[in-house]
Amino acid sequence: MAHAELQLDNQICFRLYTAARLITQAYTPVLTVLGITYPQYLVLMVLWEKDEQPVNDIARRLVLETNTVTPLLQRMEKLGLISRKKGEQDKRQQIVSLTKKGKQLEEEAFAQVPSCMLDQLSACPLKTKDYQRLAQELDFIIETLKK
Amino acid sequence: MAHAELQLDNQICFRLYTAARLITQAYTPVLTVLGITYPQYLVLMVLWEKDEQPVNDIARRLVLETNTVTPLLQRMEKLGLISRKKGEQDKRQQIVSLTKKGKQLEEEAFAQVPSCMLDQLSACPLKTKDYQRLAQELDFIIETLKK
DNA sequence: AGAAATAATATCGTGCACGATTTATTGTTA
DNA sequence: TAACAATAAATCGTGCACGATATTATTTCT
Repeated sequence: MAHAELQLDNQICFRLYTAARLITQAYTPVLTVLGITYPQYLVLMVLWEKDEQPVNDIARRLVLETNTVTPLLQRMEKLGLISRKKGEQDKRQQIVSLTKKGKQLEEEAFAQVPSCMLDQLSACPLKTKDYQRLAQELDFIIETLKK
Repeated sequence: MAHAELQLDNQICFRLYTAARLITQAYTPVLTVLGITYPQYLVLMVLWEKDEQPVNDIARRLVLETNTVTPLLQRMEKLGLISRKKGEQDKRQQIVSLTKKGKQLEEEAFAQVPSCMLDQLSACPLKTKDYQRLAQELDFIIETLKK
């Protein structure tokens, strides 16, 4: 390996890829208790923020394509977390709503998820300020690549 | 949504998840020309650094499980990028080697990939120092979660 | 040495991601 | 208003990730 540019250790990208996978793995135990996956948790957070949204809005919020979100929603519908109904003004749309079960999950998630993640990251030397700057820098990268 | 802790905007994790996906997408065009995917590119980088490694070493280097790496290697073998042979001292191991084609890809990658990524991130306001600190902070998170 | 524990891969099933295409509906324009 | 373009979802195919289990070879223990 003669090319330093091609070395794994020099790449921010590999670190992002790895950190994202490990953080998702860290969520898994507590989310499994709640019966959901991490992408499903993301959809729920979007709907907890604002119920009754079309597929497109959810996808845009999560920076995902509808061909990822549609099957995700279909699985969540089977789990009884959400329901879908055709849009009234625009019949092309599918309006996604939380079911009672989906709404109840917010309380359980609030009680369990944040503390679980804080626990797992407690050994990490980063401080609140560091996380804030990290968030801002990731936003720069995200905005740049969203085009 | 009454719980600020459950808001998407407050979560470093969602940003990591999104940034990782977008960066992988940014690699896709140039890697497609080379005929490979991003995870396949990662395996090649590991082998360009040191040829002839068992599956386990590659997996450990990429912080992946062998049940992810084995099928990845099988696809790469079909593409003619690598070959596998049973280990001589330890017959449980599969030693992975670059083929001629796999070795040649290093020059092509060096000529095209880094410049392509620099281009795409050129609009990002982060400086070299910022990327260095970002890399270090991601390493902290990775090391913490690797347990 | 022989049995049990351990280790290195492989296999299987599920759930994302995502490019490409399809279908249904809306809007736009000649 | 009939044709055409644009939009919202869904469908399809491929390639990861990963938990769980199986297979084979090695190491360890008695």
